[in-house]
Amino acid sequence: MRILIVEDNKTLAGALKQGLEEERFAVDLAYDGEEGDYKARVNEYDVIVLDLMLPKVDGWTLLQRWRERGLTTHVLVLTARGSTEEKVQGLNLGADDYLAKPFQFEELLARIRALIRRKHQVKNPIIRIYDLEIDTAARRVKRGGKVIHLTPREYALLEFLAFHRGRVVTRPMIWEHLYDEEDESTSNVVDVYIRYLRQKIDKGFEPPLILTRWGEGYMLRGEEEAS
Amino acid sequence: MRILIVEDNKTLAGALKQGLEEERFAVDLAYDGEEGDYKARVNEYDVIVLDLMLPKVDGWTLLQRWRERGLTTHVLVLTARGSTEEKVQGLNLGADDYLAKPFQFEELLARIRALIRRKHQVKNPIIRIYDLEIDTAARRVKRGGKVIHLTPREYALLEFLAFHRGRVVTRPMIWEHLYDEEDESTSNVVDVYIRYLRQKIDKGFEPPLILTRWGEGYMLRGEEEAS
DNA sequence: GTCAAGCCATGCGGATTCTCATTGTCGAAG
DNA sequence: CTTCGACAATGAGAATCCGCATGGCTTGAC
Repeated sequence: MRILIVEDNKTLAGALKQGLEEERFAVDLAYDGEEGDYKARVNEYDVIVLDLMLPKVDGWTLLQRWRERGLTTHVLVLTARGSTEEKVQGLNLGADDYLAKPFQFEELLARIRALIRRKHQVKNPIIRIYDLEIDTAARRVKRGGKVIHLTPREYALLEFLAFHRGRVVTRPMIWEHLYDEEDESTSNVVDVYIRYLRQKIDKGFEPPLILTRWGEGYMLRGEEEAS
Repeated sequence: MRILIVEDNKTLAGALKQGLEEERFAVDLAYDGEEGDYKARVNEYDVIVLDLMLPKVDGWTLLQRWRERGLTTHVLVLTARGSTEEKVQGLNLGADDYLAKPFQFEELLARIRALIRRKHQVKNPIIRIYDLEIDTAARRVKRGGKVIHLTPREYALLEFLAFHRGRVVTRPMIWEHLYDEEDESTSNVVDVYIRYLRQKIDKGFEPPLILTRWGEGYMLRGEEEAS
């Protein structure tokens, strides 16, 4: 999942980036409105965290621009003051959620995850596919009732596939959502992680859930697929 | 827009109902968990406002039940205390938004509107032509109910024809769509792929769907075509 | 150090794509 | 109706691409 943080306080921004990266989000930073606008236009994010008080172009303007342009990415607004007026205005301008500073990192994390679930229209935090069970809240995975340990990267990949179950996801799509802009590679990491996932999730089970679409990408088995 | 408020404090519930009705919402009330569960099951709401502290069945349980049952209605959670933990838990259980008491009515209104604004229309990604079925999301093709495996090129060609069904597409059109480069090609790849497609899609079926327009190009059968 | 996670480079084999020569078909002119 | 040139369909093999597996290197946590 890829996140953009638009925040001029570099200390805070850096801390958030680090915290989120430990949770295996791919995080890009923008330190002012212009930069934020640019990055939001160029890349596709799952969530944008937006501070309202910004140099050059403020958050309200940014948000308004984005919505006018038809950007539908979920935006979580941060603001220093906690006045109801600001909240109301933010929500009416098209913010999807609101968080007052100071806040606990845990809460930001929970809200970001809630927005991501909302984006993918996953209402129930538990996704079931055949006998596979993904608890997106606890980040725990079971198959056939047995808990399977996944590394953060593996989990991130599986979750991404799960959010798109029944649809083909291309390697570039996966790449874009698992890695931030600094990474640029021609490697086959994605293939490698698919392999890791298969070993843990599909090996010894029927039917296989991770399907290869030759020349296109991968797909998590939907309702009724012929392999 | 129809809203359900599950809240045991009758004074507060009544005030909210009145306020929301002035804003032209249709509002139902439930004073305990059982009633709330019943109403949520029987009626279809656009938004449910859910207090966590409830008689009989508490809000968490309710929310969890709903999500397990596959209810996708947006839920806004109210809670008396503002502890981060409660917020986090609520959001992780599948709440779409959260509001701590006490709150300003204006803010509740803004959040309800924000939730309602999020109406994603899921457009049907499946194209049907006679007994041919193209699932553009899964990139899967069936004819007569049976899955047909197509290579990426074959699929791309079929999809292109399908998007122009009933209209003639020329070879140059196909060429430009399938290949980036401006090769002044003298090859007949397009013809070859038409052949591959016919073998997989038309062979053994009636009527043939891929038609040749002599001297012009090809066409996917529309509603009523003479071959 | 030790261990696990993350990442990269390489090679193989099968799937796919493309080329090309040949055969088949259309349709207008005579 | 026949003929002829242009266009379309076919078949097979060569060239290319792609997924997968594997082993090893790097990094960071403890």
